[in-house]
This record gives sequence, C-alpha cells and structure tokens, in this order.
Amino acid sequence: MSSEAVNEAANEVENAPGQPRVELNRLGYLLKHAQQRLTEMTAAALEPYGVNGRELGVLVVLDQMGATSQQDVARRLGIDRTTMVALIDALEAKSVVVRRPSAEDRRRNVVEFTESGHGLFRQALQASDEAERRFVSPLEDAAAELLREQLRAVIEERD
Amino acid sequence: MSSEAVNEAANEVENAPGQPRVELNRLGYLLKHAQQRLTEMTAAALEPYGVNGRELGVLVVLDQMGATSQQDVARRLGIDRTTMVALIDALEAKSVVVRRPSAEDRRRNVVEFTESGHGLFRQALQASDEAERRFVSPLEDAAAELLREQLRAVIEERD
DNA sequence: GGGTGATTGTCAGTGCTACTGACGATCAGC
DNA sequence: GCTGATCGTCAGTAGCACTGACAATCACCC
Repeated sequence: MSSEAVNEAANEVENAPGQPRVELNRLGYLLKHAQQRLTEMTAAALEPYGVNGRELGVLVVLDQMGATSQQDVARRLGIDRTTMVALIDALEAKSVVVRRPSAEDRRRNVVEFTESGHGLFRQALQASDEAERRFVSPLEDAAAELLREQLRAVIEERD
Repeated sequence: MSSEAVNEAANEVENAPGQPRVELNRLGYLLKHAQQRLTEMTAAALEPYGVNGRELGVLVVLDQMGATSQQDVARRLGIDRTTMVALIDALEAKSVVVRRPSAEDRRRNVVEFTESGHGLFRQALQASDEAERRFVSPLEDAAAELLREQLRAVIEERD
C-alpha cells in the first residue's frame, strides 16, 4: 500500500509513449540532478574563459570583499581552507589573481585580482548569469526568484 | 574583524548588516549547499538502518518498478550502469536485495527485495521522509511542495 | 621578556562518487 | 550463422573535499 502510494504520486505525470521517464519526487534526487544540470550548463558557458564554477565562486567573493585572506574566502563559501589552496593555485596559474603576503599579519596571504583578472571575471560572471537564466527559464521570473528564496531559507537554518 | 578592516579599506560598498550577501544568491552556491545539508540530515536519519541515501534511491525505484534489471534502475535514477554495480553489491552484502539471473534474458540480473529487505526499506523510507520534512521545515507546506515542482521543472527541461 | 595556545597556509594521504574503456556473454535481426 | 547492440563486470582515472600533520606567526597573559 505504501508502495502504491509512492507509485501513484510518481506517476502523476502521464507517461508519453517516447518518454518512459517517471519523475522521482524525492528531494535528494531533485537536488542532485538540479545541481548536476546547472553545473553542466555553467561549465559550458564558462569554458571560453578558462575558469570553472568553483573558481568563479571564489572570484565573486573576492569582488565583494575586496582583497582578503584565503581563509576568509573559504569561510564565506563554506569550504575548507585546505580546499582553497588548490583553488587559488589554479587562479594564480592563470594570472587571474595574485597572492601577496599580508603586511599586518604575516601568516596570511592577501589574494587579489590582477588587472586583466578582474576584466575576465566580469565577462565570466555575465556568462554564468546567462547560464543561470537559461537554467531557470522553465519558470516564471517570480517563481525563479522564489526558488532562490526557498533555497536560502532551507540553507540558512543553521543551529 | 580583520576581514572587515580589509573590506573597509579596499571596498566600501558594505551593505546594511543582515542583508543577504550576493554570493549567497548564486544558484550554484544555493544548490550545492542545499544538497549538502539534505545529504547530512538524510545520512543521520538513515544511519540506524545501515543504508545511505544513494542506496535508498535504488530501493525506492525497486519498490516502484518491482523486480528489474540493474540497467533499468540505473536509467531511472539517471546514473551509469557501472556505478550501479557497487550499489547493488552493497545492498546484496546487507541482504536487502538479491540478484538472480533473468530467465527471459540471460544477460540480465533481476534485482529484487529480500523479505527482510523490504521491511527495512519501509522503515528507512519513513526515516528519510522525516528528514526531508525537517529539511523543508523553514518553509510552509505549500512552499515546500512548490519547491519540488520547481526543481522538477528545471530538471525535466531535457533536449 | 617568555611561554602558551590559537590561527594561517601548505602538503600528503584518504574517502567518496562517478565516469571511460575494455571484456565476455548474450540477444535480436537479417 | 553473422553482425551489431545490450548487459554486467572490472580496472583505471578524475574531481572534490576532507583529516592530520607541520612550520610560521600572532595574541594574550604572567
């Protein structure tokens, strides 16, 4: 009976002849595939700029905060500081950012844009925004904004 | 604190406190962290049952479709058939499912629940559903349902 | 001053997930 | 009976993110 209920809910969308795909309604499935799809679209959009989505995330934070330490960027993005090392390595190898020792605290590296790096960032950000727009294009504008709000709500539930 | 000092010096577009920070509004960030958080909550809820979220996904499909081949399950979940091998291996090692050669097509393995396996599945599914409910608890019921619909919409945009 | 504990960046190692490419066995159509 | 496709399997690989350790540095306290 529980299996029938699940089956019924999943089959709410009538099966078209050429599309035997029955959508799963589980949040794990939905979130995983949504993220996967956005990652693919973003990767394609960013490919001409030589950066990937994770690196762009770093650049967005850098643009917001201004020059700052690796640790601060990592905290803001909710990733580990050891993960940040390779990320900055890659961006520095592409001359998008530079590390420089902090004068006030010599344990820190200050990470900041190069001149050309900031130009590239602006272009890449536009491309990524366009990919996001295409990603949510099945939704009305209001629904797309609501999706963001809902995701923020479930994430920000921090205790 | 030092990050604020740097921020103040290098970038004075600091917003009012409490305003959503821009990078928190990027879909890549939102989806990644939403998925991460749900994965954690689901893992904790499923821990007593000895299965994880990916394995439960397999079981849900098995419950929906009845006994089927590994390939069919993989297709339904949108994962590779080579990935399915280890997944079924693990479930079989726990005696939740069994493989048996198909009579009609001897290339195939038919995967089906064991008796105790189906009981465990029902319990684990309840625990996972409860975790999902807690995950979306910051949202109204209607908003939570809308979230599912919106995610389905952006996923189903297949070309 | 000097000692103590915390912080920062780095690196090696590990775990998890999912893929590609290959293989033998088997099937379907001609 | 051939040929091409499908299924399950395995080895190898790649991306991502973590833990644990380390040296350098800082902040605090006596």
